[in-house]
Amino acid sequence: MEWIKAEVSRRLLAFVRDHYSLPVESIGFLYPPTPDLGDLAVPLAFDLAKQLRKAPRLIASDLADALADTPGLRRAEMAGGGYVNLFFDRPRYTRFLLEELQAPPAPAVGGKVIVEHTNINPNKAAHIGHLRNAALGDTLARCLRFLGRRVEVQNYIDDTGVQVADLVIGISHLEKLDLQGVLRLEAELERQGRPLDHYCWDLYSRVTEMFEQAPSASPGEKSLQDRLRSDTLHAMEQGNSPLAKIAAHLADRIVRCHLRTMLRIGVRYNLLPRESDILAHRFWEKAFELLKASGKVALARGGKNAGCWVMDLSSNPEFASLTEGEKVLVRSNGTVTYVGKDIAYQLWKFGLLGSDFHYRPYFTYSEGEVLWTTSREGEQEHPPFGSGETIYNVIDVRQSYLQQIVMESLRLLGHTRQAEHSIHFAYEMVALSPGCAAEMGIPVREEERSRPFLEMSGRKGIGVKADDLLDNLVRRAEEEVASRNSDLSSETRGQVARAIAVGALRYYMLRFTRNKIIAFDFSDALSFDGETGPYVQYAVVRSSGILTKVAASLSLEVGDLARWALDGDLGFLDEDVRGEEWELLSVLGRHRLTVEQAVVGLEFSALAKYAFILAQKFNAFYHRHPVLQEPDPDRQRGRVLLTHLFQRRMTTLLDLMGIPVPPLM
RNA sequence: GCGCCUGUAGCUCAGUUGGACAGAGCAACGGCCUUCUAAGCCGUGGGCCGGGGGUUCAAAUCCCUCCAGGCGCGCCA
Repeated sequence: MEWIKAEVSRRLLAFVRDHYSLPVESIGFLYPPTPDLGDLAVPLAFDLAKQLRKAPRLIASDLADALADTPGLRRAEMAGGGYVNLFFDRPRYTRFLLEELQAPPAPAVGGKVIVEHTNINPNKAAHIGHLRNAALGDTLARCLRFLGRRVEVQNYIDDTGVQVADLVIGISHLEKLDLQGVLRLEAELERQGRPLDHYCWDLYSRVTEMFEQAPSASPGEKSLQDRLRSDTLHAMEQGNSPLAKIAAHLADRIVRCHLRTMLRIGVRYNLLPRESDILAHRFWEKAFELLKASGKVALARGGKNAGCWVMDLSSNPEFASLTEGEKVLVRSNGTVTYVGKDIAYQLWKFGLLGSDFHYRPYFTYSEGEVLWTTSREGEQEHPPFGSGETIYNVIDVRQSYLQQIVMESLRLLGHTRQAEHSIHFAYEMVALSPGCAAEMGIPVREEERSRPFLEMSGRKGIGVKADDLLDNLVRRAEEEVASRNSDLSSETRGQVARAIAVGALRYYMLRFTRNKIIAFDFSDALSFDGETGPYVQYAVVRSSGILTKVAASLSLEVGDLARWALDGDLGFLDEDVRGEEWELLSVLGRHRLTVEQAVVGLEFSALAKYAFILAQKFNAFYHRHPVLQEPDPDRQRGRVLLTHLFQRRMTTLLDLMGIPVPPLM
């Protein structure tokens, strides 16, 4: 459809220039409310009317005349208050769709794009909030690749932070285990079939409880929480201490749990940068030198932040709410803040730090693809990591402020281009609906009852674990599959059920616009009807079914059907002004534009919506226009072509969202 | 206090750079399985688009203001 737009734009721009001598830069298009009004509309006459002091209808009429005999158009006409409605040359358009589909993918162009997502603290199981993050980040990465970009996906592992320390406190103080004890615990959990990260989910919340119940410290004394934490963090810094070994071991095991969970929904990464290696490679010290040299970071002599190294942000009114317009990067006790480390990491991602990690292979995916992680030392051959041209940080909206500070620091260092190519992909959190909280037996305080949602809390163990939701989905899907296909092997049934579960989950995570809080609800998330992943999957499965049967009846391979179908005369498409066949074709043409707009706006709900509308159009076609029974050979070939186009396009589209297409449903 | 986000049908949500009569799903009600898979399709009902001003030929969309709710603004991460 893009080529038709380009041709129409060219003609209209030339006409406006020659006849009205008005400066118009580009032509806007929109879709008519109903297909019988046309396939595309131009509201240009409304814009010109004011300047020309002429009725929009008269202008639109002239514009329509100027479009006579445009290649790709059957006709153009004035309509409504002054629209120019365009009607496509349908056979030509359809053949073009097929060419577009068969074109080989263009080789990757441009600099590397880094997408950072998931970033779960390795101290507990992933929950549904993490699933939203991963689903968005993974979809972004897939779309960027589709659009011909080179993409590197990073999942940052904070293996030395407070959260891991708290877990270690649970192991050492509540469970009173040493490393040997941890290994025995793992063996026992393994025997019970209980994942380690699920166990840690509970233990972590017990630690929080212990801190809360500890008698409050007397003035001038550290609380139990502060004392245990600082002791543990200190011990973790000494790489050889028993607690450090426990921390490193648990973080590693839990990361592997997260990888497995994410693999269940088809999410993969290229690199796991680890905080411990950022420390080991002294990234912060290097970033600190750069920041000090810029003159924008200095030691605060007085005021509230006396004794801290602070970044001066007072020149930018965006940061007016910061105390004294400055942000602490190094505390008075010499330790680095979270933002400080983030700045160093962001500099590395752009290749601006002048330093790199060492790397080692961490995990091998089923097709032999290797997931790497950073390491302290080693000279192993590895792919180049970092040095991205554009960086997407997929982090929920609550971190917007800190992300702004990170980007501002790039600007202060003079890296204006990089600051502009640092993109915070912000999205709203996943919370629990009151009903969901009640179902899970989570105590809801009186003042929270009237709220539309309840925030999750990893610290308190309040939330729905990703694996549990997936298990639920698979179980439900299996029941549905079994009730429809009684003769399936349990292996096939499981395979189909897993595909449906992933489809339902990923669609659910994408269907809301990103700045909408998802108030998670089991009955919504477990639904397979209406606007859901399985609805869309079902449409593709049906289309594949038709193609298989047609191919069999013709003794052809499915792959040869398109060529066979092209021998037909597609003229019948022009006969009816509207109809399910043409509506489907019309929507199919919006595929690429939809992906592009989704990426530009970081709004993947538009992709989900598009897939749903496309599936609706196919279902309407399916019910009204039989393919196998169609007696007219041209129409039959046309419908086969249509079915083929839908099947291929939708499979690609679903893949962009990480939604698999099961062989049957 | 300052900043950001949200408010559209009973519920959950869409709504293109302002454009043609405000849409979808769920729920409710009524139909459709000797016809390529009924996880589907067709139909019915249901809305001062939070309130009020303004800009415009045209406002759910842009501006101002008010109301309601949420989230940020640490020497936490």
